[in-house]
Amino acid sequence: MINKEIKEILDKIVGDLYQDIKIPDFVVEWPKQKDFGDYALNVAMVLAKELKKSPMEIAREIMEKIKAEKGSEDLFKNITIANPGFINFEISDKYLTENLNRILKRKCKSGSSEMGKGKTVVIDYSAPNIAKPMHVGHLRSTIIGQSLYNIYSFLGYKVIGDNHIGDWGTQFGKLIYAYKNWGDKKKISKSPIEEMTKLYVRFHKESEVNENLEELARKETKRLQDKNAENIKLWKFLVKESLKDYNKIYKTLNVKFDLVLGESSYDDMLSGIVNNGLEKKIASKSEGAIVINLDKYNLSPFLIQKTDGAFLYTTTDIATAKYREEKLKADKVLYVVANEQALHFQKLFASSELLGICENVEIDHIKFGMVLGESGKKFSTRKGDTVRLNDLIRRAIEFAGKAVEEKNPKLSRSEKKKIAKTVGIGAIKYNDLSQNRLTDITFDWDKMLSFEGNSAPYLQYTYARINSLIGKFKNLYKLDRINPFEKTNFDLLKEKEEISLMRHLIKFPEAIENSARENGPHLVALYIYELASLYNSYYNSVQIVSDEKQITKARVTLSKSVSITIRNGLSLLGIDVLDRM
RNA sequence: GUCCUCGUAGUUCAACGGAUAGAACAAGAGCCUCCUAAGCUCUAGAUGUAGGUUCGAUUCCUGCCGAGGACACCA
Repeated sequence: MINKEIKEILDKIVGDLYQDIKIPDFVVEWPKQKDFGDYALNVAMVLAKELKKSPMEIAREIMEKIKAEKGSEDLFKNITIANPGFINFEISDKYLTENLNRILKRKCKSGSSEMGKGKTVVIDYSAPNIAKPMHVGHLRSTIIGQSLYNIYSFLGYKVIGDNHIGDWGTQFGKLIYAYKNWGDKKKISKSPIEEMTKLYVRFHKESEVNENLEELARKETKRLQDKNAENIKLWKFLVKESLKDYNKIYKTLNVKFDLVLGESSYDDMLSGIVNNGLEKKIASKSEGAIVINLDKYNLSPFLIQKTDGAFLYTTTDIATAKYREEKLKADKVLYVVANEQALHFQKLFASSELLGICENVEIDHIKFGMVLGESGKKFSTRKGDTVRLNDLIRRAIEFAGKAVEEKNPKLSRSEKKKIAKTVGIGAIKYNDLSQNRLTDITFDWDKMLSFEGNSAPYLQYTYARINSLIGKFKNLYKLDRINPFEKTNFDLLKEKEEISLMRHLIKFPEAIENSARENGPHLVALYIYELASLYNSYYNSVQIVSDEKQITKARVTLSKSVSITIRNGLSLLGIDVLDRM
């Protein structure tokens, strides 16, 4: 990547130039204003104090030195200095056109790297609770997780996607109790989650008048954890049926997992975890329960075993961390879980550290804000005021269907259907992935279903436009059988919009890497949006397909490399492109 | 009460401690006899508040104000 090449050169030059002092960290950054160049360097200002010289003077020294460096002309077209001490670089035309060739050659792989080769990252995402419908809140974890999965894979990591489903715990006691009393097997098989939700809601309603219910449910939970045959059988049934429903959603959203290791998978490890903690004197008894004291971290204790002997999700999470370290050989574990659980993860990570689990593993809570109801308050499953994921998806596809009907009524029915699905789902995903703010999102139908401006359909539309241009070009010059992009003379690209596009294209690999570093898919989204935006301006101001063959060819080929980049970027977000829309 | 996250145009969001704080939507003015108008061009509009650190703060630290969330036997 070019920013790294620049940094390397600079490290050397600055090191040679100022041998007497310790060089502080400095960065090669993207200037805010494009007029300043492609890359900017702040080193002169950082050094100014130490060297007791003016930043501009230092910048000048460094600039001269870079210009004198051999090979620098291949890389830079222009190097300038600007107040208060920036050194700005403009990348050479040679590099820009070489990059176009690289994109065309690498196609689907353009932008990928081997950065993470040999490293394993486990990503924990989605993790719905069995028997509860997935609502808009689950969407964030699911698609952010999937996108990080794609991004890390693209960077050469071995990625293991794990759906840590909530298939163990007290909600099963309630559900089992409800099922035994009011359940109907057939109904459940027919629409699993819906029926289970009804049971769950009924349980809560009745427990308001009947105080014993909670206690009875606790007993069912305990019986399940003690491996009572009837309860185990029931539990397996409920889990299996729930997964049927979830898998439909995953399929629609094109979300995949390598493992679906729910909480129950770690059951055998739990007593070992607690005993080990007690032996190491890290865990201790407190008010009849067993806790890990976290005073050292200024945190309240981590409760890992209840007074009645039952384990909790805290215990399971410790076991899971251990499993991921020992069995999955993770170098990095990412928990894509809502911000609400921040405290839990703080305590989990602290406890793991005390227990010597994941000592050499980078563990990170990838938190995100909640999706709030239109009232601005938290959605409540119990009150049933959430927006179900299913409904959201259905409405988005319907809405997109109407848009296609309006804009392109002549297409075949099946193509319209496909477009509606791709656009609708793309819009939902992009709406979420294009923002990484930890702020809570207030759910808004209009925004979710916006197909204009900074949205997935905008990007898909740009892709479709380019595709259409390529068709037109091939048609006009009868290029059916040959590769229309070979041996293109890029020197013909002289328009300022063309140069801007080329300058932007070199930064794609960096955008992906930044995105992984920040665990923020929105950086990829932002990048491709800017690219598409530049392209649409270009499209509007320059005639791309014309009767001058060589220029047309150069322009179409440039367009092609833009479309490859948009496609690859969208694919990292888990969004598909369309040839026509 | 303690802790976590967040306060940026009317709204939804951007901005590794850098240069003139960017977009989109909404508002207003234009652009289809011309490659897909799901598009393009132009106009107007913002860093909650008071300090501190720094050559430089939307960004880091502290206080205050405001929003949301989590706090021991649920997950």
